This record gives sequence, C-alpha cells and structure tokens, in this order.
Amino acid sequence: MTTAQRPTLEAVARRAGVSRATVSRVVNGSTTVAEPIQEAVRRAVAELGYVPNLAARSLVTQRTDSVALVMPEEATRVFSDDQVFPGIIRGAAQELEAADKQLVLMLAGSAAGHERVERYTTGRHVDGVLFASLHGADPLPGTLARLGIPVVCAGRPLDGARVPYVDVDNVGGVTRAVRHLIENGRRRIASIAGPQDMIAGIERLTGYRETVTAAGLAELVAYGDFTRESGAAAMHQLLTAHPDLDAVFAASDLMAHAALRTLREAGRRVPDDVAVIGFDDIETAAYTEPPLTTVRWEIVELGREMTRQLLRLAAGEAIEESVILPTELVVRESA
Amino acid sequence: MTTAQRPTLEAVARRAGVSRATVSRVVNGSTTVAEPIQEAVRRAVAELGYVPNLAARSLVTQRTDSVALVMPEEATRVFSDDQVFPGIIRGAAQELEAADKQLVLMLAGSAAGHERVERYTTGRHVDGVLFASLHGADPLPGTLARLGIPVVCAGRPLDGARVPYVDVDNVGGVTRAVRHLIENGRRRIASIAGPQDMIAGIERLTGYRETVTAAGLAELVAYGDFTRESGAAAMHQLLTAHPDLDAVFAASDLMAHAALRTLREAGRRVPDDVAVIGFDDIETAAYTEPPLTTVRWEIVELGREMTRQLLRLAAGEAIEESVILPTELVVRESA
DNA sequence: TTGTAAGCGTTATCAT
DNA sequence: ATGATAACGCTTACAA
Repeated sequence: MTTAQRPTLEAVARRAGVSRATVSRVVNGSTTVAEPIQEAVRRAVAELGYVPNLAARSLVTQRTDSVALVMPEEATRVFSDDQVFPGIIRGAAQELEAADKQLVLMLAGSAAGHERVERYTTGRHVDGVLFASLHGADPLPGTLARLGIPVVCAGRPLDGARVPYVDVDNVGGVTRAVRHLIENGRRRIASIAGPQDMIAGIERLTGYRETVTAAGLAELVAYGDFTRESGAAAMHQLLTAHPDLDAVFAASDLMAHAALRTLREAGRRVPDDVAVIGFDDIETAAYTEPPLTTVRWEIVELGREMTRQLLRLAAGEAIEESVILPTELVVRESA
Repeated sequence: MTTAQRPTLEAVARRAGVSRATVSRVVNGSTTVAEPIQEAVRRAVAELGYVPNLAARSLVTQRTDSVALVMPEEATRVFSDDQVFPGIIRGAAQELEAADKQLVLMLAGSAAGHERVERYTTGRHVDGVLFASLHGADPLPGTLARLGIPVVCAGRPLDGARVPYVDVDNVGGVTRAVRHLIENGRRRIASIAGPQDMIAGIERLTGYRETVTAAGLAELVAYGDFTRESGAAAMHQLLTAHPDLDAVFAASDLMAHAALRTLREAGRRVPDDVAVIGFDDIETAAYTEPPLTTVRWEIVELGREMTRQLLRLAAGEAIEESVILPTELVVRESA
C-alpha cells in the first residue's frame, strides 16, 4: 500500500492558477490578496486536502510553534495521584491550544533525560520552555534564559537565576492555616515539612516557622518528600518525639492523608485529639476520613498562567519577573 | 541582547576542514568515515556547540521523529486524581525517550480540539499517533490508519475499525473480583458500572454480568462515569433500589472510594455488611477506610506497550492486532 | 496586487 | 572514503 503523496504549495498553486507566493499569502491570512483569488486558492486547498509542512515553514521562519514542558521524573511524585503535574500539563495544553502551538512533554528525571532536555532546548527546537518543578539548584533554566530562549518556571529557581516564574502564595497560605489552628486553641503544633531542595517545601516550612514563632509556640518539625509514604514516616517520628502534639500542618495533602491514617492507628482522634491541615486541596482531600482541611490553590491556573507568560515572552513582550497566585484555606472537618 | 546565531553544518565543516556531507555522516553515525576525520569533526561540533536543526532534517528525511499522544479533555476524568492518563503519559514518555523521539501531547475534548488533532495528525506532522482513550465511536483512529499513518489505541476502538490496540484483561479481572465476592458468601452483588460509551466501561460491565449470571445471581446495576461524584450517586441509587445488597463491584477505584463513603454515611459497615471491590488500584486505594480490595493493572506498562507497538509499526514491522495486559486481584480489607 | 527567486539547514545521490 | 550538488516545501524580499 503506497502512501499518497501529500500535496504541496506548488500543487495548490498550479490548481488555482496562481503562484506559490500567492497561495502562501492566502494560507497565512495576508490581506493583500484579491477576494476572488483568495476564493480560488481556498477551493484548491480544500480539494487537494492541503496541509502546510511545518518543518519547511519552521526552517524559513526560524520558529517551531511548539514549546517544551519539562517535568522531573521521580516515579514517586510526578505520576502518583498527586494532581499537581497533571494539572500543570492541562493548563499548559489549554493555553497552547488557544495559541495554536504544540506541547512537547519532556521528562528530566534521570541524568540522561536531563541532558537530553538540555540538548533539545538549547538546540532551539522549541520556541520556549516551561519548567514544571525544580529540584535543587538546577542551572538549566538560567542557562536557557541567558541564551535568549524564553523560559518560565513553576516556583522561584533555587540557584538565584533571574528567570521569570509563577508560583502560589505558599507562605500566606501556610500562615492562614497555622493561625487557624492557633485560633482554635492548639498549642503544640507540629509540621510535616516538604523536601528542602524544592522551593515549595522551603517556603511552606518558612511560613510555619514564622507563624508558630510569632505566637510564642515551639517548632516541631519532621521532614517528608510530599509523598504519602514519607508522610507516614514523618508522622511516626513526630508522635514519638512529641507525644503531646495537638495539631499537624502537612506541606502536602498526600502527607496529610498519611498522617490521618497514622494518627488513627496510634489511637488519636482527628480533630478531637489532633487537628490536621494539608496543602494543595487535591480531589482526595474531600474524601479522607475525616475530610481534610487544607490550603487550596488552582493548579490548572498555575499551568495556564505560566504558559501565558511564556507566550508573551516569546512574542518579545516584557513580563513581570514573577506572578504569585492566591491560596485559600478550605475548612473541612480535620481542623 | 542579540541572540547568537546557532552554528550550522556548514560552520562545522569549515572548522573541521571537510565538506558538509562528511560532517553529516559523522553526526549521523555513518561508519564510512576515517577515524582521524571523525575525530576532527567531533571536536569542531563540540567547540561550536553544534546541534542539528530538526526542521531541516525532517524536511529531507520526511520523518518528524515525534509522535502524538491524544487524550480526551473532559475535565472530570483526565486530570482528576485518576492516575490512568498520567500513567499512560509517563509510559509513553519513557519509551519514546529511549527511541529518541518527541512526545507531542494533544487534548481532543472539544470539537475544536478534535478538529485540530485531526488536522495535525493527518497532516503528517508526526510519525505516529497514540490514542489514550476513546469515547463513543470516534472515527479518527480508523481514518488515520487508512491514510497509512501508524496508530495504536488504548482499548479496542468502538467503531469496529481495524486499528491495533493495547488493553488490559478487563473481563478476566472483573470475573476474578466477582468470584471472590461469591466465594465469600455474598449473594446480592451489585455493580457500579462505568460509562457505556467507553470500551473499559462496557467490558467491565460484561464481566460482572456474565459472572453473576453464571452463578445464578441477580444483576443489580447502576451507572457512573468513573468519577467519584458519579460513584456516590450510583451508590445511592443502588441502596434505594436494593437495600439488601451485600456487595458492590465498582468499575473504577474512584467510584469505589465514593461508594465506601456513601455506605458509611448510610450506616453500613464495610466489609461486614457490604463488601466493596474497585478496579485500577490507584495509589489512594491503599489509603481508603477501609483499604480497598481492587483489580490491579499496570498503567505505566500500558503506555509503554502502546508506544512499543507504535514504534514497530512506524518502523514498518508487522504487529499483532492487539495486546492484552494481565490484571490481578489485590485483596485488602474492603472485601 | 501578484510573481520571481533566493534562501532556510539538512540528507542523499552521484561522481571522484 | 570524501565532496559537489540537487532536492525537501516553504516564506519573503524585491520586482513588476
């Protein structure tokens, strides 16, 4: 079975009885073409089923009309039931669709993957790069920015590079959460912190520390990596080190979920004995036992906003160095 | 700030003192180049930081080295905490990375989105197309296949098109689940079925029907769309219509999760009064109250297998029309 | 307003 | 084994 040759501009031009240039103008929406000719060209395009060859176009325009979305690949987090990454993917996809650009997804977890991402993006195979999550002080965003390649990150880059980013108001959200606990009479408030090589982990811990300290309370901290497994381990640690705790703020809903179960297994009632608050408001949060009080933020909106900023940057517009999205405390039954 | 021009083959050739053709050979790993010359070329490549222009290459090779992964866009399912789609994305990304191809993600939910996907894929902007989920009798996979464009679907296409697909053994998995219920003495076994315009919804219902009928038991069915919300509604219906039910098989873990909560609210104990089994084994399943017995399958593996098949197809190899992945009953506490 | 023609950066076909 | 050279399909000055 031979595959039918796809028609080229040339073929359409012949059919419509005009030059390639004219067809190109019509296809690209130039207004300087006489109406009847436009009509004829459009008919020829339809009859032949012509679709522009993107590679050829890209070769001459120097644009690729595609942007890369780079994600870390750690199995535990990216594609567990954490909704953060899927949400960002969705937001980016929506916004790019509206801009008629392609979304190229790249996993950068392994060293090989990271190198591949670096080659691909520095090679200008995309018009811009979105980083969905940064671990440690990855220099890649800064490198790309210096090369003049449009970049936007989710969260402030830890290496101090001046790369535009979009983030949520982590500190504000945590502050509200911890205050809520204090206002409800809790005094021994612990925190299951996130990984300290990620900006979200750092900021959420900072918010907790500042708030409990300002209230004259002790800092009771254990560390996790945002996953349920790590949350369970951290909760055990806290229970052992501070058996008298009466509240826990977890830096992710996943860790909060695990804390809920660990507390139950330890015979503590939530919220009677121990109040629990999470962060993210993933869908599961409304279905935990008891339903989880948490700090909500719009995941999909983060993806959309990042993409909007990137498109502006790629269009040569100036953008703010950072955009901070709001958070909101959703009070359910766990606190 | 002017962007540095990226070096071309020409530049590398000049630097290494050879022709463009030779550089091309070295870059593409041809063995017919003398070792010292290869050496010189490689040095020039490194010094200049040369990266091939994919558009130019694609233009002449007629390959794009990228494949599209098409997903439906319904907000409720694709990016809720259902891990199915993220899992497929991950599997595809891993496999494509190994093959050095790009993953282009496309959402096909809206009519406009669907049309866009059609234009893009039929326009041969990708070497192949992966469909992550089909709703109703979407003719697109069949259309692409007829155009000679490599296509692989997740699940058998409902329009009867002869398109290769990879799926899990839905019927087998459900059969084992329902038998487990029967063996444990359950006799009033209901099912919360999935959407009947999706092959997974249809097959899981078929498996349930056949098994209860073979055991001489009644069919008690309510319908959902795989989401928690729909699961809760379906559970309510079942409780009203069949207050004496003693077991529920839900076609997705999300619906099973909602059923668990609905049953508790209705004062039924799980598994004492009512046993519950789900399908998918998402991470949350191990954390529900009580932990959910469910039918497990390897989501990421589905994505990988689909991609492997597609790559074979794109390489001109013949492949089986379908690959069925195994399922396994994971017994926890809910049944 | 329309057409001509010169690239864009590769790969591939021939010679050599 | 290496080098010219002709495509690949499109956009875009520049002419007409």
